[in-house]
Amino acid sequence: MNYSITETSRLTGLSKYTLRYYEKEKLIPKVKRDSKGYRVYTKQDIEWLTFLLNIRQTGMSINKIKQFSQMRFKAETISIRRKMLLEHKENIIEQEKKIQKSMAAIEAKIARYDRYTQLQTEQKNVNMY
Amino acid sequence: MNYSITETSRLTGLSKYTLRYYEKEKLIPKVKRDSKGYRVYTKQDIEWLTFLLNIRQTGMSINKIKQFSQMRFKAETISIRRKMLLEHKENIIEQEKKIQKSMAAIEAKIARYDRYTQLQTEQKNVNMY
DNA sequence: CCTTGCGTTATAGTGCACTCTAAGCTGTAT
DNA sequence: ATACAGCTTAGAGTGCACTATAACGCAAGG
Repeated sequence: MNYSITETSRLTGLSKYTLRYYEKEKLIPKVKRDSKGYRVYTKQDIEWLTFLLNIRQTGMSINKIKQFSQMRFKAETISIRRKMLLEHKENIIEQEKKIQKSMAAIEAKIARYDRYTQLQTEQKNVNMY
Repeated sequence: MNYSITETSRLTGLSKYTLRYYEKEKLIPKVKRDSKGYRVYTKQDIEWLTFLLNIRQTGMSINKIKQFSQMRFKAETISIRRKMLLEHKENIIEQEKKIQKSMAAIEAKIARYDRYTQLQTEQKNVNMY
């Protein structure tokens, strides 16, 4: 149920540096400590980090995530948090469009390369006979 | 058929600064100049920039784009360029997966918010009667 | 006792992708 | 003549998100 920083790093894929950085930047609440002063991450911490990772990896800035995270335990902020997530969803949809465009452009270029290569090969074959 | 830096900026959405930067970094070949020494972008320049923008916006690094661009006029590099594009395509597919995960996580959270808000509203209604 | 391993902190450094500044040039308009 | 618009350059500066360093603490094992 509880995890050291090394375990948490392994579980989330975030480096230890990043875990400490996120805490300092208040993306996660102050993590509990053991008798040695070592960080002890709870299941809920892991879950929160996992959620943050999702929105981080799709481009929400540290600053926005910070704002979002700071509202976490205030029920009256739900509508703001909701709005932020909807806004991010819009960004994600934009990203998806860019991905589609990029995919098409890449495939067109590869097709061009292949046509060219095919031509060269045929040319060689002609020369052979 | 030919465009000033301002027009090119408007056409591509890249700032003038970025256009000069991309040229300095060799993402595009040296742009032609007019009698005043001003840049003159051709239709082909615009097309190349548009393609670069596609792969840039889906996260290919300036450095990779530079490598790719430098091979542009060497027929014998086609297979390398092809490989680079396929690799980028893989990255894009990974991004898409992250987007799907993030989308699901956001929707789940919004659903949670809505359930909570709904509960609060019902509570109020109970108190009213 | 001391080395090893695992953590702690504050603070500095890195890499990336721009973005801006300062000083200068050229041709047209007032 | 001079002001203005639009460009040029080299090089400095910015913001972001980490990433690393240095110096230290603690406790278990040889």
